Amino acid sequence: MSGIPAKRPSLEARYTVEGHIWVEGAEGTFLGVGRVLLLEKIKEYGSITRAAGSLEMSYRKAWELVESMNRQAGAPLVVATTGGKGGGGAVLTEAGGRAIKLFRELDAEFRKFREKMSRTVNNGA
Amino acid sequence: MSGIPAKRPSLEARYTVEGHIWVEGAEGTFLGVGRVLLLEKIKEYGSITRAAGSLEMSYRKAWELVESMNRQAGAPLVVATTGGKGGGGAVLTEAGGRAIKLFRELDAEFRKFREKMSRTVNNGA
DNA sequence: GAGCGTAATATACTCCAGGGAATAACCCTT
DNA sequence: AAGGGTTATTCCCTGGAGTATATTACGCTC
Repeated sequence: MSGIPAKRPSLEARYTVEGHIWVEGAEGTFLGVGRVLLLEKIKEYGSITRAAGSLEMSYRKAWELVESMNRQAGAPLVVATTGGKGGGGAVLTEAGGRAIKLFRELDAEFRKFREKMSRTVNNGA
Repeated sequence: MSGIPAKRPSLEARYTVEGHIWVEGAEGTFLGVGRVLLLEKIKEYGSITRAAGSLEMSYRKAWELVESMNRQAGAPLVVATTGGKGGGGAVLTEAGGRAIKLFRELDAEFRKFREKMSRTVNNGA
């Protein structure tokens, strides 16, 4: 009869706890799901243009995100070269690789946290 | 030298882990910070209009949020009456009070989680 | 040095979520 | 029965975030 059950068998999970986390640096968001996905695609393609395309993101947006990350990290996560062989490109630095790993681990912990909280909600606090 | 330090003294916290959580029900978001704040204001003022005003939110938006919460909860969290003394009003039900308490507890846990993760990030995973 | 594909940057445009405004319904008070 | 303040609902419209478009710069290849 009650909207938020005090105690229930939890045969079915009525509610789930969802959420987002991100890492903030000096100028706001530093790492988030979108940014890390972009880093992964840059690593895969070696090009900001193609990475953006694969994520259905405008080049402009992708470039802004890369700039923001590079500014806030102690060392660049992505190094882009203009002109030259193939017209240029972008490579993920070692720091970039560590940034991906860090965020993925963080996100995995967050997932566990949410699952735990979801159980709490459905079983009644 | 590295953007994401592997190990650092953490004399200053360079990064903080931020985030949002919410409770999802059948039709998407059920409880979030904004919604719970609205519930608290409705309890305080006994009026959707004044609650919305105090949050600088349009009545339309507030009403939609209340509708959404009432639909998704087993029992209404807010009961509104039209016409009558004072033109009407809205009261928070007992289930509504429990919803506030539930989310506040959830959010407190989340805060602890973020603080822990922030320490992890700044000290190096 | 012409051509290529990319990075970098500025400008113009589109689209739609959100809010404002307007209206109706409601029912107690006087 | 008129008034008042609230809930409930529809319609219209704007702001601005994001995208598309356009332009320039770059440097290796051939």
